[in-house]
Amino acid sequence: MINQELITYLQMYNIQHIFNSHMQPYISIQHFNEGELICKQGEAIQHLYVLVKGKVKVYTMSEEGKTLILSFKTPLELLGDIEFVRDTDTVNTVEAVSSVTLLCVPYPYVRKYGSEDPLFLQFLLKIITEKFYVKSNSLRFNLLYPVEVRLASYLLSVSFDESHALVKGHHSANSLRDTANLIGTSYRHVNRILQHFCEQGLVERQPGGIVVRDREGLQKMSNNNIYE
Amino acid sequence: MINQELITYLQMYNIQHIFNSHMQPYISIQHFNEGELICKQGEAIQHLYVLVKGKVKVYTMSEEGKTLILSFKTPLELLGDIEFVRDTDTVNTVEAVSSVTLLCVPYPYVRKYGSEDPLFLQFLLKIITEKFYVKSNSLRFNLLYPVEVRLASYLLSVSFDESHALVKGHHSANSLRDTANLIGTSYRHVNRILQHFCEQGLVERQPGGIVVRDREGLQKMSNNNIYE
DNA sequence: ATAACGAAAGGACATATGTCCCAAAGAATC
DNA sequence: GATTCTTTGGGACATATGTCCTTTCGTTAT
Repeated sequence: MINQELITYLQMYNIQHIFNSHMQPYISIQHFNEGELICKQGEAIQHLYVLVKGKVKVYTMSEEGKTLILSFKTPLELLGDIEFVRDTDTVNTVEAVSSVTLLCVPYPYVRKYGSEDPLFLQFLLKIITEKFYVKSNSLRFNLLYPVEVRLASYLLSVSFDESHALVKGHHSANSLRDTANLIGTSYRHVNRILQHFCEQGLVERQPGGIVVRDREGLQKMSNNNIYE
Repeated sequence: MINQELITYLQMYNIQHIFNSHMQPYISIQHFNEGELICKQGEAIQHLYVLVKGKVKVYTMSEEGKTLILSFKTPLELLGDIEFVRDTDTVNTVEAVSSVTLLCVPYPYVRKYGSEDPLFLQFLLKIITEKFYVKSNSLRFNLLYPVEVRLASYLLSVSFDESHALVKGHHSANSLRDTANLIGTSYRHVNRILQHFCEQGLVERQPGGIVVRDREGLQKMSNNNIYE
């Protein structure tokens, strides 16, 4: 008998037929708290994850140790799909930004029951193709716009709802130093831009973090948010 | 009866079983000359192309009119795969860099005979996933390295064989002005960097274009070539 | 050949960003 | 509470890159 919660999620996103009846008995549900790592670059990965609730942050690390934010993801999204197809270790690190719920399917069962299933393959194709498209835009965005715009964009992404308009300092990945790495610039420069933002009344420094004061203004500065 | 040339190509890349026997009668062969456009951003596209010979350049154009090089591609590669899956107009412009041969399958037949074929879908998945991976690296590369490195990389890519070590000026897309757009910088800056390259004896200016003098040196400067 | 023109290279300066370091503000230790 | 240590913001300067304009040079028209 399959878990009722699972059925609810499958129906919610209308993916009962994608994860076919053979696969469903092997799907488990996992929860992660804000700040927890769901998978870590370079480590082996054994499961295909389906993000059904919450928000995650995807980032990568270069040889020199610089980190670079790649995207924020919300449902419906797959994690570990690229690794599944390429049969490699985890390419990027994925961290929960809020409380997160994932459906979790071990690769062997994905392979066994999915590899020959056109519906499932088409689903993978759709998702990965969309990822490719988003990354194309991201590439363009990053090469075309200055840090100012990217930072505004980032601030909006992490202050994901009204009650979280504070970029907290105690998060491993939310300290300003990490923020800098994440948007591909230096800590110094982030400070500089934040100073400008403060002068313009867009944000405000507070002990423990940054408070977004003028959401509209930030939005305007980052016309289209790349990280979403 | 299927064209012998087609059979040769299918066997060369061992893709007879991917483009199954139902699809094969509808595959045609197309040739493009250096400089010709294979597809153009924003226009409708009707065919899935398989690059089996030659080299193409993929680039995109932003709203402001800036062009940005995305990649160079050599066989075996697909064109129009993303558009096929997303069912959209052409996303990027593709231009032949050398004499190019493509296999060409109309979308309706791809859809009819491919959408239910796990082998074909797996092939698409592999290719698109690889594209995604390459683009991920490209993003990282572009954000991490200065124009100098990208230009070196570009020069190596366009001087694709010994006899073409000259970046010709008469190519629509090879003038220095276009080169600048393609690597995401200004014409002025390309000139500046080229000046440095000249001083270092890496390249030499000649009426009509740039000659690569020290291929090794350029290679060293662009550790790993993103455009290949 | 000369004048007019347009493309290509480069000078001068502005802006964006990186690096290094220091000072102020907390936090920890004694 | 004084001292030390660590974190954080910011100053000063270097480098990368963009913008604008001038100079140079080859081409075309006369």
